[in-house]
Amino acid sequence: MESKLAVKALGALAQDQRLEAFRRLVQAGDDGVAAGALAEAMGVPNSSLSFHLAQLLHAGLIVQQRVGRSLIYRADYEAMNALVGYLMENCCGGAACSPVSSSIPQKEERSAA
Amino acid sequence: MESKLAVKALGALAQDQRLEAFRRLVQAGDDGVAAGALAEAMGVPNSSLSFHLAQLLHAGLIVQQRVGRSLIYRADYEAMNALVGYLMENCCGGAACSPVSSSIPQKEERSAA
DNA sequence: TTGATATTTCCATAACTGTCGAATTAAAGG
DNA sequence: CCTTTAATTCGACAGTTATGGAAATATCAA
Repeated sequence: MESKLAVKALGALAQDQRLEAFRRLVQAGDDGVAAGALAEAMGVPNSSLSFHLAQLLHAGLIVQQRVGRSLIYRADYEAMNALVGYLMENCCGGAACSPVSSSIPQKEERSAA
Repeated sequence: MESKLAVKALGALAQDQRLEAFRRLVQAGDDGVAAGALAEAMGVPNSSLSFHLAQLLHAGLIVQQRVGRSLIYRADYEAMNALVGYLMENCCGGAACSPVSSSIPQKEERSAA
């Protein structure tokens, strides 16, 4: 990932509602969520959410698929990987940050990716 | 890290000059870089860079230390770890992203963190 | 104290971003 | 073709962010 794209992706995530929307899409997994359902779940007007989803889409962090009348949105894990990878490579001192301490379960088996 | 802070950190990095400034600070390591030197290296007016550094500072991604007449800025690796950790926990499907594919050396031994 | 150096703060202005109702487009089904 | 449903685009406005010169602040050294 090159820095122009990283800036775009960071900017796309740098907003309350967009970060929340993205998180919900991540949690929803491969099923994705329809725009309207997401708007309702978040308590945001359709037009507002549509605006935000367009930015995430344009930044390549989510993908869109029409299913009948609905537009299903899904998180693009590859893109997120690329962003995290970029940050680790360029913004964490080259080799890697010290091992992430957080609550990520460091299991052997990884639950269905 | 909680989402309000994550949004602030993401926003701080979501701009060309700030991302570049932060990258340079990361590369400079513990020595840090003086504001003026950074401005000159980047070819940006002092007042403009000062504005951007203030945002990175406010987001907690860098720290400031006065040394004589100069203000030395340094990247705060802890904060960056926290941000990357947040993204991995919340925005990569819970367990973790699939192994980062990029050019990070996936060696057994990790080079001096 | 005076002068020089390093940086920030102030200010005005330009540019971009966020909000959300209303109008529009797209698809499905009588 | 007409209606209903799902979503986006448009448009206007408010709010925020970026830019950079000029003025102010802080430090050092004589």
